[in-house]
Amino acid sequence: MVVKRNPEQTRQSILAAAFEEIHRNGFRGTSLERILADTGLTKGALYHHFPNKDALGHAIIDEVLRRQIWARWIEPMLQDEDPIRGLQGTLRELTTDDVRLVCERGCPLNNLAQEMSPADPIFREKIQALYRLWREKITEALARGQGRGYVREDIDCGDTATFIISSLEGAAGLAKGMGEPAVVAACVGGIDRYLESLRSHQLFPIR
Amino acid sequence: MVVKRNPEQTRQSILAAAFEEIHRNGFRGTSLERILADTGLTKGALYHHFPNKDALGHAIIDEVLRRQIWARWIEPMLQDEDPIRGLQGTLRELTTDDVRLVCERGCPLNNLAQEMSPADPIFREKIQALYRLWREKITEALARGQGRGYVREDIDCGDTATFIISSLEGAAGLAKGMGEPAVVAACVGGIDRYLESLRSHQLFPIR
DNA sequence: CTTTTTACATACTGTACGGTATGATCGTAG
DNA sequence: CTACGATCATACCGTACAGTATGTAAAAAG
Repeated sequence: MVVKRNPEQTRQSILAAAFEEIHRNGFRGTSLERILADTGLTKGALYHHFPNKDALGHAIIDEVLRRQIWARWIEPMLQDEDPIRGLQGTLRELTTDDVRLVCERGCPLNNLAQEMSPADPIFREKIQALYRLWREKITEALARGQGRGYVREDIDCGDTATFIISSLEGAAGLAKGMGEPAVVAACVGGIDRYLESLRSHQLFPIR
Repeated sequence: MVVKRNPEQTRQSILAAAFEEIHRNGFRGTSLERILADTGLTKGALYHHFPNKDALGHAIIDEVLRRQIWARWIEPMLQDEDPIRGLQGTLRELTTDDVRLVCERGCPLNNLAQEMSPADPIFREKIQALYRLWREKITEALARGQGRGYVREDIDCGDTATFIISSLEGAAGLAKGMGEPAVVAACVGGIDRYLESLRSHQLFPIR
């Protein structure tokens, strides 16, 4: 059987396997050999696509994590006319779909941030950039929500966005730390009520 | 100069140095040699007091972290007749005293939880026990606060305690992840308003 | 004082793992 | 078809670091 070569697919499979292993065991807790065993590749392939282990981690942030955050948290919020409802929608998924996943592995971005942010400046830079992107999008969405009459006018959108992300990461982190699925429920409930408190109380949104 | 031997003090100095290094570089990122260099001791001393590196980490949770959580978060809350005011008091310290420390190193318990909880069952067990203790004390304090008329009657004290801890850890984690002192301010503001929303609205507390 | 145990210091070992050197095969340009 | 760079595989290297073996001085026991 002659295996067709597909460099880009090879690269993606390495990224996917590395993401999985790192999500499970952390960056330092994951050996390159383990990643390669998952993909069926060898070191030659890995070091052809990535100069070293750190660069692989950097690529995971820039590509895998950025996509995930965007698809899961930003896109639905942008789709919905009411940003609060958009966020609550994604929030609800956490309590139904992947409670166990969160309890066992936590949030991959939070994991990497806590582990690698103080250790390597490039990691820190890329993680901060991703957090800033996330916060910026929530901030903008909240501001638009204010204009549309969905969100209270007396809140600072930037600070609110910061606190929302902080609460989400805190929930994922504590769920992972305590290992109890009930933690997810309690925290999601708290966040949901907080989001609800951001609503403008006009009965009918403008336009 | 004849150095008087003091085994317990030696043990404590190892624990203190290990806590510092681990708080800075994480558990796996900290080498035993580094800890010993800080203390001026050698491996003989370390392996006399602790069977291995893991056991040292376990002792840090049981002794150092437990004491810190108790002194910083539980004790002031118990001292105050109004648990909400007690929590807010400690919260205020974060924004004044050690903002930079939090931004650079995060919460030591959260750090250890995210890094070691999935890796080692004993770590996970001890971390969970500490979180449960913390949550239990907040839960009890809130319940007493309800009886005294300080805390709203319509909240679930356990879920509320869980969300409080989650928010605190989330704030520390995001501050570390983003590296911005402003994150602490924004999150503390959010938590403070959340705590305020837990207040009973009777004008005069019972008794 | 003698003996034993405690509390360390010093020197060494084993290994896991990130990284490299080299070679083979595929795809593609000319 | 030929040549050459791209895409991998295989075998090996260096080292950081947890852990061990052994020795020694200080307390404690007797």
